Amino acid sequence: MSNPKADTAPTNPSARDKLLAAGFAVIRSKGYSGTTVDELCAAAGVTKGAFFHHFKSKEALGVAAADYWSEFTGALFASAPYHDHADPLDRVLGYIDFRRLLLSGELPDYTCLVGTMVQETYLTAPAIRDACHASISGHARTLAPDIQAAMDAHGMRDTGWTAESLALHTQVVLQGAFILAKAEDSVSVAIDSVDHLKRYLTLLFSQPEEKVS
Amino acid sequence: MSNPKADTAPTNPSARDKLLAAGFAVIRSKGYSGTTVDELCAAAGVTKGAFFHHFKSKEALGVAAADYWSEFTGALFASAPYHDHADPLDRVLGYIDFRRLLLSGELPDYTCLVGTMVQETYLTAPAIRDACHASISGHARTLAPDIQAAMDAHGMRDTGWTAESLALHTQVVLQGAFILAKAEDSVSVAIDSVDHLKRYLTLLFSQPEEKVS
DNA sequence: GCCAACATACCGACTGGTCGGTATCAATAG
DNA sequence: CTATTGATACCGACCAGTCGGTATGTTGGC
Repeated sequence: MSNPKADTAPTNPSARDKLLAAGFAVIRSKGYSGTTVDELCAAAGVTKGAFFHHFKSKEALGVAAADYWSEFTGALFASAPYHDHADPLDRVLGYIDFRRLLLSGELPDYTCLVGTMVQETYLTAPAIRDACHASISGHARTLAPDIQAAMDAHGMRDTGWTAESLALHTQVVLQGAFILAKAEDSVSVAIDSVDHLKRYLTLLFSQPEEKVS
Repeated sequence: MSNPKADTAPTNPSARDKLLAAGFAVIRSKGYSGTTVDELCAAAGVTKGAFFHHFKSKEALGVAAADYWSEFTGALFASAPYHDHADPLDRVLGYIDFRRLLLSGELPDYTCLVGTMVQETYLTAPAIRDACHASISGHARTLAPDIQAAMDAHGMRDTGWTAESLALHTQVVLQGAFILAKAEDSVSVAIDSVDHLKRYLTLLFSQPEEKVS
């Protein structure tokens, strides 16, 4: 109900969107279970009545937030500059550089909403887990073609791994980097790991013949 | 208080230990915030009075569980067979193999308690975050000497990365692998990522430059 | 007796969720 | 032009149940 089509938000710029934006901030700070509906309402500056007018339950907001996260990040990465490189490997490495660039500000600003949510809800709220899964795997799927093209360009066959698995591995490193960053309360460990990831990709694609910077 | 020395459990095999064991299982399934004290008591088969006799608060149990996790995993990895290799690189790769071997059973069986907890508590419960940080960084610290020895054996200097950062990177990959596994409800993505990690280490230490062995 | 180790009953604050109501706008009829 | 209808957006008091935590036992070893 409520919103027949979950578009980017043409009709009303108000309560529903404010709640989703508040969801991004609050859930990334305190987790899904640690976030209360009242808190969400307070952060969004709306009342509880407005909340349950737009979302039939707290879990429904979790799903909607994950979906909105997919849209949001989808637009962000679609418009990122790394797609402009002619060489597919440069596009892949450019993606890593872009992810590294995004690691700034406070922890709740650069950590991943769906990675945070799925940790707590994978068993208790399958609907949220599915939405988080769709977000992560959908994002990874945008990387796979460039990786595959790079593999083809380097004549790589029978590698023992697939473009899809490497795309997922980049997400694994990023998600893990967020966890270590939270534990250390510092972004530096995340940056180091992204550097290790880039080094891995560089080594992978440096055939015996060719050289790599 | 309560337990002056948190030994492996010689004095009382009862309520406190049962609660910690229940904490492992329940928190890994539902997260820290999603776990209630009543649930913990039910899972441990003790009453609420017993809970608050041994832990002054739910947060105190979180800290104790993280500390106990450090002990538990410390003993597990200390007695693992990968230390027996003569070559330091073999010990490091053996560690990766061992981690891969541990990826079996259901998700709550092989995922990391402290990685799960720190996601939700890094801002709201600093004491838990610190305990989780100590657990992760302490574990990484057990790997660093072998990595450093392997670097020395291969005559690696000015690599642009340190043994410590690579040790932390292994933890990043594992933590991230758990998140993706939860999202996909499958262990295979975690296994693939651990394989990528091993491939990275293998490539790193097979530089064509110098060989000292 | 005494104290640690539990058990039972209970509390107040808070939780997700409900419900009757209001404000606003568009369409339609008279 | 007004009146009516109906749909949507939002308000905020309220509810029943749950939460972490406490107060008061009871038991058993030393």
